[in-house]
Parts: sequence; structure tokens; C-alpha cells
Amino acid sequence: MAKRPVTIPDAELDVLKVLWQKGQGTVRELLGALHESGRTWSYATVATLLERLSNKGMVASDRSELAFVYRPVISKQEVRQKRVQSLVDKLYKGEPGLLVMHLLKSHPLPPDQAGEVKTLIEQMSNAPPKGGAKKKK
Amino acid sequence: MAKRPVTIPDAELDVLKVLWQKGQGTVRELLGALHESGRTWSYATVATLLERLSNKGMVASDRSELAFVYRPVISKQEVRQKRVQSLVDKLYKGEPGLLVMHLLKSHPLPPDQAGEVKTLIEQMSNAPPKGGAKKKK
DNA sequence: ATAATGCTAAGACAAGTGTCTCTCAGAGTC
DNA sequence: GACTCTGAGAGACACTTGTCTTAGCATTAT
Repeated sequence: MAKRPVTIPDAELDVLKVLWQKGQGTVRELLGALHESGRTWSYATVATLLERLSNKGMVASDRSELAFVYRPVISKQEVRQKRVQSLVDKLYKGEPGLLVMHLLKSHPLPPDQAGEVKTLIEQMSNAPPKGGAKKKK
Repeated sequence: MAKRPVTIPDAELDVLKVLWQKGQGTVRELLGALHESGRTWSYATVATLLERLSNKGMVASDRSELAFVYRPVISKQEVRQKRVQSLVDKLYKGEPGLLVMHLLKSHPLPPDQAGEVKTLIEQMSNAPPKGGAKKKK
């Protein structure tokens, strides 16, 4: 059987999020940050989650002084990318455009973001996406 | 503690997808469709997945003739909505605009979709996102 | 040195997921 | 009636996820 793909469950994602935000931290530091954002986990729970993330290669750790200091190996961008890709593949026939449409229809954007989107779209039609280089020109 | 929210795991989602596509079907019929789309599950596996979906209230069934006929209770739109919402909440600070931006930057749209998006955005700025007449929580 | 404290390692444990084997009852066949 | 095919139902079983308890080692305070 094909081994299951590496996933990042919600609990682990929450830990990663504070790691991204703080850059790095010990279990206890992260636990503190998590408590502030409403998680009521015990020390051991956070340690377990970090251990699992570590086994998956998503975080690294170095022993410093007393405790291990953990830092993220995977970036927020990468996780976003993967999640979005998987969503698009599973529910939008692999067409990101469908998702965009869905989002715009069901959630009106605040004006500033609408403006940004407009700009992006216009750039896109001026420099149509051919196989060519980006903007190196 | 707070009960875990009802989720639809990937395997169940695959079954739902053929249900949406066919409208309804018996275990054997769905199994056939799934085989065509590459799933190699056994009869019992599909039956189990339908049973679990049924317990979650996502599909309904009526006995007809010999076998049970299943049909979806939840729509594709609803599932999409929930998945998107959860993605936005978890990785885009609850701001759908960020996701839109991300999508547009990383996946250039085909011209026809770009046009559609443009139209949508323009409509949006003409009929601004009414800040009033909304209910507060 | 002892005790108190913080840290990691090891593992427990229930619920959720992915997948299947077995058994039995009803319908159709000879 | 005995045999066979189909489908339902029960349950198995390993792995994942969410969460925690405990035991043991290293560091620090008394």
C-alpha cells in the first residue's frame, strides 16, 4: 500500500503558527504563547506535538542551555500552498479560478483589497501568462 | 469538552463526489463509478464509508427493490463553503481577500476567468460592500 | 548534599480513519 | 429443496490525532 502522505493536523498547525510568529522557542515559551491565544493544553501535549512535527521534518531543534529550542523548517507559505492546492484539487476540479470566483461571490472584499485585486488582474491581462520569464526582462 | 466537530475525511469525500455526480446510487453502482475514477476499494469499504456518512447525516438512503439507494443530503456548495471557511480561518487570518490574492499571484488565470473576475470586482466597487444594515453577533 | 524544579522520554488511551474479512438472510436457478 | 449470487451487518485491525500521566535525569536553590 502506498504510504499515507505527510499531513499536518490542526493541533500541530496551531503549534507551527506560534513558531512562525515567534521565530523559535522552547516548549514552555510556546506553551505560554498558546495559552494566550486560548489553547489550554498541558506542557506534555505541546511537547508531543512538537515531537510529531519533528518526526515529519517540519520543525528542527537544538539543545541550548537547558531546554530544546524549536524552530520551523517549513514556512507558512509552503503550508498555505499545499493546503490550497489540495483544496483546489479536491473540490474545484484543479481549477484555482473556480475558487477565486467562489470567494469573490460569497465574501465581498473590503475596498482596498478589491483595488489590489483589480491591479493584479490588469497586470495579468497586459502580460499574459505565457511560458516566458517573470518580470526579469 | 467540546465535541469534535463533524468532519468529512478524504475517503468519504470521494464517495460524496460520485453521489453528487450521479445523483444517487446503490453501493455497487457507486463502487463501479469509483473504480472508474481510480479507486480500488472493495465493496465493503464503500459500504462502510456510506454508513459513516449516513451516521453524520450527510447522506440518506431508502430501500428499493433489493439494495439500499443512497443520495446526498449535503450539497457540494455546502462542503466547499465549509472547507474554504476553515482554510481561511486557519491560514489567512479569517480574511478571504488574502486567499484571493495568494491564488491570483501563484496561479495565473486563463483569460476568460480573468475577465469574469474583473467584472465581479467592478460590480463590487459600484455596489460597495454595504457596511450598514448588518446584524451584529 | 538534599530537596525542589524544570525538562525530556516513554507510553497510555479513546476516538477517528482507511480498509477489509466473515457471516447470514433473501432471491433466483435447476 | 439444495445451490448460488447479492447485499446488509458486524466487527476486525492498524495507524492517526488529540491529550495526558509518569518516571527519570539535569540544574539550581537551600
